[in-house]
Amino acid sequence: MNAAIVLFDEQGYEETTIAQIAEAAGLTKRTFFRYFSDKREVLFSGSEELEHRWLEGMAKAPVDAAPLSAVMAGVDPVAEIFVERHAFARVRSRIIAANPELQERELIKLQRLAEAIKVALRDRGVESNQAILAAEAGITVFHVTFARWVAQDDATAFRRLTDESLNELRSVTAA
Amino acid sequence: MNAAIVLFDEQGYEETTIAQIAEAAGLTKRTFFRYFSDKREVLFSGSEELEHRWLEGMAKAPVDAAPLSAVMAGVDPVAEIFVERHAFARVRSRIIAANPELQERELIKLQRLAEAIKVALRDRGVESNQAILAAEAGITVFHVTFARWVAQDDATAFRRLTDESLNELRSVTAA
DNA sequence: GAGGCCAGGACACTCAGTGTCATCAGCTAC
DNA sequence: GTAGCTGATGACACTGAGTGTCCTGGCCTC
Repeated sequence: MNAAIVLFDEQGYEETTIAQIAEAAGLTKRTFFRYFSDKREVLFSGSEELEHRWLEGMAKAPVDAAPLSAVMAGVDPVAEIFVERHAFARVRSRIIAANPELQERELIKLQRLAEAIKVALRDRGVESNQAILAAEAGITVFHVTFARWVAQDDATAFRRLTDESLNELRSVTAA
Repeated sequence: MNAAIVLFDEQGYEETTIAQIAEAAGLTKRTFFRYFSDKREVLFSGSEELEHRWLEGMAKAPVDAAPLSAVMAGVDPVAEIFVERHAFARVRSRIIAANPELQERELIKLQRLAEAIKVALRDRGVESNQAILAAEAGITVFHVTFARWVAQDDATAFRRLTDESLNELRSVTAA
């Protein structure tokens, strides 16, 4: 994974072959594919942890919390680990921003997260239609926040930026 | 495009090769790639029309419309053409639902639409942060609505389902 | 009818991704 | 300590997506 990111950053994602990554890591191409299902996946191995932490955070929300509040409780444990990964996130974001196929992968990871959140909401007793929309709204806030967080310099700002984005979403959707 | 959809439906997306599609259409593989940039794109050629209609609908919204209202005005011309495409949309959705790489493409098309909507909002004088969130909220409603529309039988229900989803989003985000 | 233009064919090539078998290190058992 | 098992990696061949390049033939214009 480290070998891949260095190469992507230096010479570009498209221009880097799996054979190069494997060689840099002292492995064969075949072994690369035993760890990552495809070339894009090497940049998204953190997504299981993200989902795990999000659901963990949601579990701590009070049982009577409103659906969207329960969803947003997932951000806390996530924002925590993001603090020390700001520099890394910026490099990674730059690589992704330059490649549509990586953006696709990022979007589907967010979508899968939204689906997991929806299930967690249903398990809390939230009705299905409501659950989808609360989950999607939370992911929208997260997505927008993430973009703002990598675009600025304060590594610790994630939590604050989340609240700002959430408030903006609330004011924009207020009838 | 017709040849491709028939083959995808009959034997599966993964199992269908470009050579087969090209042969069924009386062309060569090389010519396929002169019309479609990749294999997934053959299912998404309608996205320019979607974007075009959406922006057209937004242009008709009153200048003093709230951002999200302006966004949702884009649905009208879209819902119109959807009526006669319900059967097609169902086949297409079934194919997409079975293939993660097609879901990725669908998500990035929605994202591009959201970006175009954001630009249109900015052009209407909406502030940038507000514009992103209104655009993303509108796309969330559209995405959820589309899924509901293909899951039921009334081809003309799109407009109504949109309003229901929008109301649900509003109630879920109300503080 | 000579010249120019352009859509499509022919063909070779790269690279992502997969199936399959061989190898080798480490562990367990007796 | 050796026989046998297991799991990780290498070797290698193969398929299919996608691209570069050159060629051909139809059509349009003067």
